Amino acid sequence: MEKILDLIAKEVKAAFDAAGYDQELGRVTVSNRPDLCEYQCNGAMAGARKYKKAPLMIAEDVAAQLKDSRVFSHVEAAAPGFLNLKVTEEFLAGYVSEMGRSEKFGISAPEHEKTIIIDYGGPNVAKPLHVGHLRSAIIGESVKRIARYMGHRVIGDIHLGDWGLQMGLIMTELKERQPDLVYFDENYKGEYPGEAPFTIAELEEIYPTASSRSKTDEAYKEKAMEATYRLQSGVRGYRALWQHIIAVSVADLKKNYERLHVEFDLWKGESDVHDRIPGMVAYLKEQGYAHESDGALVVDVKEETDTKEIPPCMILKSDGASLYNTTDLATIMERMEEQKPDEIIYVVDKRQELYFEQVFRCARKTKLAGEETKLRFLGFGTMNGKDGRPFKTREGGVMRLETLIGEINEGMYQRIRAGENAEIPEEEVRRTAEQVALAAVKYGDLSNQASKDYIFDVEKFSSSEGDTGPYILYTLVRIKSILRKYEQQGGDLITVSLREAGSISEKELMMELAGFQAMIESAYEELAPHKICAYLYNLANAFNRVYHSTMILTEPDEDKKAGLIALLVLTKEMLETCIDLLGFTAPEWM
RNA sequence: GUGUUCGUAGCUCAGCUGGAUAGAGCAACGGCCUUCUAAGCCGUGGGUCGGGGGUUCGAAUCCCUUCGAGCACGCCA
Repeated sequence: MEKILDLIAKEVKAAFDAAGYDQELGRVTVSNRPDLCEYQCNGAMAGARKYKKAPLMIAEDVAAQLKDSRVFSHVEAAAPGFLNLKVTEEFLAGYVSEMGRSEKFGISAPEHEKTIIIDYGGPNVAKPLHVGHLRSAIIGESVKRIARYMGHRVIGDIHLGDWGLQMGLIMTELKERQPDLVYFDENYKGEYPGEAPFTIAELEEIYPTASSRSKTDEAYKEKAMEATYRLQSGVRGYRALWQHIIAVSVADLKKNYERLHVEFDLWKGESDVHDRIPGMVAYLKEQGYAHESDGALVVDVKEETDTKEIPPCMILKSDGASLYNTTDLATIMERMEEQKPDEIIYVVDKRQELYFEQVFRCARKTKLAGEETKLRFLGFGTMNGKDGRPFKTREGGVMRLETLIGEINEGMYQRIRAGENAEIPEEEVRRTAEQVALAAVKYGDLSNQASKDYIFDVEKFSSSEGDTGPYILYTLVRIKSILRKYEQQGGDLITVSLREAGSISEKELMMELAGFQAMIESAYEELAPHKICAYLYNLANAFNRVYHSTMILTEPDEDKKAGLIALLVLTKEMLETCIDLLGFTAPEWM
């Protein structure tokens, strides 16, 4: 289905053409002066110079051509050369009801289905998830859903940090505590136990302990590096132990991400490309891409046009060890072989921008990634507390994600309990509280541009006043409630059909609905979930205005009532689709 | 130092490839529940778009400059 703006523009372009002007001037936008018109065209002013004619005259010429158009109910040339347009109720209702009948509101499948990989720059195993991981998960999940909705094949890869020094640290600390574990017995030849010798809680305590000790205890750090080396070179016991750590961590991560409605298709990690590194390094050397610099192996990625210094991309450290760059490049190589992606999107902290610029350039230059593969950096800003400083616990420590979500859920639960819902079963109240809390958190995050820092203000996000998740859900709940009652009265939601708008607020709601396609396309192209939030907010506002000015269930004219119900059905579907794209759902009541 | 992002109402933020009186929300103030969930709706006040130049018929938007803030700048990830 064509976008409504394109349909309108088609009319206007034809009018420009008929009046003897370049039809390209006939572009149309949603009006920024709703008091004057619904849509507008500014082409007359752009064409004034070319035709050496007053813009107002051009606008008038075009307006004259549009006089008999069936699309417009009002066409007016306004000084200095605006073309103000209003569409007919018939045209709008026709467009919106076709949207309602169409799959995905009329969005057609892309000409080419892309394969897109989303790399969440994953968390490190054995470390608890903290608030820093929240944005990557929330934004990545939304971008994934948006791209899928647009008809692409999207693969989300959590991409765990599972191979570095932190693994050696854990093993070293474990050995100190339980030296008799079979994993450390080099002569042991049998099967290793299936059960891990630690729990997730222990792991989460072991890592920080080991990490801080390594900073002061040199010998301890040596041991950890040795252990890391042993793991990477394939010592059986270390590998077995490592697998336990991964398994225990992943089980816990899955549980946490599940609560956030975040899913990954791949649970790959840095370790997965370990075996590819030697080959890749050899390739880079043989092709002459890599050279030695200060003992390290690097690839130059400077370009003539650079206005700044771009440091070379380091492949191997001077001690021969690999680093983050190495695994990232090897991962690109692996993905080119396994998925042949058209696009790889890295959803990571924006502070890593320069680093990824280096990696991208290196991948291109060395042909690890072909020209046809787009490498995109989706950097997100820091989540700050109300003081504008990075979000911390009251004690000043790093806030665990589990704790944060738990607190917000509890707050929302108390709020619902305080309402007049005494007869609702406990379990359902809990479930509703979780839904609303998740909406609060996700909407609060996603309604800001990803690249900007933002202030995480639970009270503000949880409020249902203003531009918040709960407000959107409340709107949806109201619609659902009306539709339920309509059905109870014997109405049928399937057979109702949309009618022409009977009031200004209805027309505005329809116009909002009609703008869906343009919005979703730009949200997809720009990787901008906040555009969906803005749209949702406008849509919810538009509906609430209808709600307050129109009695629906008591409408005596059955046809009119059915038309309104059809409008509500469509609005509900649209709201639900959009919140799904953001990664949350609505309850039946709240 | 170099680069980069940003500076819009008291606070938190929108403003698409330049267009008509710069928009929301919160906070403040005033209205609206015998009617579909008042977690709602309507209204009022509040801004030299950091400053200064320039391009343009027209600039919050593009260019230059200046002030201020954040961030990043080869052996961390």
